[in-house]
Amino acid sequence: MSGSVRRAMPSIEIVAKEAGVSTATAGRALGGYGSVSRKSREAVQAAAERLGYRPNSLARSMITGLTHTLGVLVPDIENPFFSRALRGIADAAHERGWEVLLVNTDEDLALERKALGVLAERRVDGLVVAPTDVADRDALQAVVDAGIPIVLLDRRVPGLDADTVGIDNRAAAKDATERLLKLGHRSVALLTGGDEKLRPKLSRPGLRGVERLAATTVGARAAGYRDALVEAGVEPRPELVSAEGFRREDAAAATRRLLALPDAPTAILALDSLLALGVLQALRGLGMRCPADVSLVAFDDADWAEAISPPLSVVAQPIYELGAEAGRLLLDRVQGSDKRFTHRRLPTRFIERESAASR
Amino acid sequence: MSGSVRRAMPSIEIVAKEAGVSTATAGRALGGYGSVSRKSREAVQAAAERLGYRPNSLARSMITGLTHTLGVLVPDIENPFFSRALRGIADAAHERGWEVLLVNTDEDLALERKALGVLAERRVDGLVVAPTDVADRDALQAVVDAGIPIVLLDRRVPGLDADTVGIDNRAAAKDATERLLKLGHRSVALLTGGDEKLRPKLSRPGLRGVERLAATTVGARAAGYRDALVEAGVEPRPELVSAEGFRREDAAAATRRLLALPDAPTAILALDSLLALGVLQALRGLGMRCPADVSLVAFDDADWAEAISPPLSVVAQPIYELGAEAGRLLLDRVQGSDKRFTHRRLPTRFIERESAASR
DNA sequence: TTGTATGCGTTATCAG
DNA sequence: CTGATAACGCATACAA
Repeated sequence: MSGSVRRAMPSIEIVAKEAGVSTATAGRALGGYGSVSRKSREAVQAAAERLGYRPNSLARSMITGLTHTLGVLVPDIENPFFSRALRGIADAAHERGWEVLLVNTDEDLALERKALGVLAERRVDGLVVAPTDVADRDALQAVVDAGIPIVLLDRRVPGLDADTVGIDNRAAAKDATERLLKLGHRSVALLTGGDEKLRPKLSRPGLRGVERLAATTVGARAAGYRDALVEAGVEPRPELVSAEGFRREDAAAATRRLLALPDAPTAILALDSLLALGVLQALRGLGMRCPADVSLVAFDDADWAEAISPPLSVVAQPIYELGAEAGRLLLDRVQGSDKRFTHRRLPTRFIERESAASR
Repeated sequence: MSGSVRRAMPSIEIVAKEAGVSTATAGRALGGYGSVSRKSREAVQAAAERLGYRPNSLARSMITGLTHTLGVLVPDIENPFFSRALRGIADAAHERGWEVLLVNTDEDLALERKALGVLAERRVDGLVVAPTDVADRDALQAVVDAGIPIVLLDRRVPGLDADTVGIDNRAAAKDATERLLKLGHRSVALLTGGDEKLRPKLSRPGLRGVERLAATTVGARAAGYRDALVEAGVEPRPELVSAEGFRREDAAAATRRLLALPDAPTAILALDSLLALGVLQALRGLGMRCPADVSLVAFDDADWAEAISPPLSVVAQPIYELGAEAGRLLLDRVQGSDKRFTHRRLPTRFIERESAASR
């Protein structure tokens, strides 16, 4: 016999009664506010213990106006980038006594809008969002106007009253491209993973106008890619820029198409690690070797990057820190900071391994 | 000028006043319960729209006794197994109008206990837990006794009143081991990833007694591994069973140790994909080739498994389905099901690729 | 130090 | 169909 089974949770009123004091005193004894005599406190604590009392945080939130909950909106929790960033956010939150309400938006604008509404109804104290599309500005701004601060992760939304955390995508892509150029490659392909909407914008002669896309991650990286080429006196060729989807199979197909081109690329820059996997898979299928036949550099230092043959050279983002910083920034706002909105760019690190070689 | 900026969220009382009706009527008009005249409804809806009204779900939960929130406790959200399972849980939840409150327990028992308390205080309607340790039975049972149903994911806790979802670890490990044996391997190592606590239990002559560990994932798989060996007439050698940590470096170190053994293993069964990465990395460092020198089979079909050279043969778990099923089972309980507790075992699939070859 | 009373924003009950 | 009013469980101002 290990204690009786309680079905319903006792309220503070029950505890108070059991301890022979008023609810106010019980509240003070348990909540640690106000002042209580030692005798009362002990009686209350004993009663609470006996009854298995747990304060109802809903009731508390109604009074205090704080739910101690952060909403997190990400496009795809399975993506290692976001699961690692989420970890950073969650750690930062827990450290200061907050919990995380997670919603997967699946890159779906309608779902994202609905989620924003739901999280607002739940009165989350703040929101970390990796928005699906810049087009969601109004829905996001509405949440901010309702008094819920937002921190944008990885992606920016021009004109939104929010802090943002990310990397300097343009500079990072430029740096990676320059390294490939320095290795003697003249025909460098860019695997963006973007979708159809992006394709026309990436196909202008000489990639003119990409800088106007710089608000998006893909756009900024494409701009950096072009910057490097132009500075090196290499004419950017739109047919070497692929935007055929972000799945591994998409990347494999894109790779096959690229390598079948006249004057085919001798190096590929992939904008994330899943795309790099597609490239590797296509190369295997084609019987080509990396880096002997094609050099490869990818964004994000996946856990497998160092273990495969050849080990992959990558542009490593401080993903965990990105998330943690977003969480901290948000909690600062929640706790009343009214500093100007900041746009934190964390440094990236190029990790040279063996997948990119000179030709 | 795009509408005025509201700082505080209006309550239903404000909306009612604006629409010229009572709060009760406003509530009915917005909540869709009871009956309201068309005229009132339209007036209320217009007012709500104008004021940007959002119902306060906290207040609603206080009344209805439902938070429409599922708590999810996982040891490590960065682990692809859990991030994919989480996706399944979240999808199942959203489908039925629930949200997910996520907590990372970091394989820390104290943290897990604390999280259980916090989630109980938040009055989550139910909990999906991948418990860190079987030892947490009492804390889990206390939550169940408080009226919050629990579904266990991936791991079991004997004696706990909860549904469980997972695979048949013993059978899956036995099958994988048998395949290695059929390829002619006689010296097969098992990389468990377990920690020090496990080591003594795995080092008895002939692996006797492992079946008593079968409640844990590692224990069950070790038992399956032994089953296969014994049935094939191969004496299990404890020194071929490693439990030196679940990080990649741990696996790499373990691999080096194993391969330095007299009568070294010619095949390795790794209990998750991160461990497999460690094996691969160690082999590269040793200048050994897979599968020519050492065959490798791992649990979990990581996204890179098919893309690397050689493509990895794996025991694939239906991870997403595991999560989704856990979510559905839990929601059934939340919505009043009082069927007997079920222990759902989903089928695994062996995917033969090229990392395991005959010798 | 303690107790009483009020309010947070809903839903639910019950007259009218 | 509508409105007043009582919960829900807690925190807090105020009085004792």
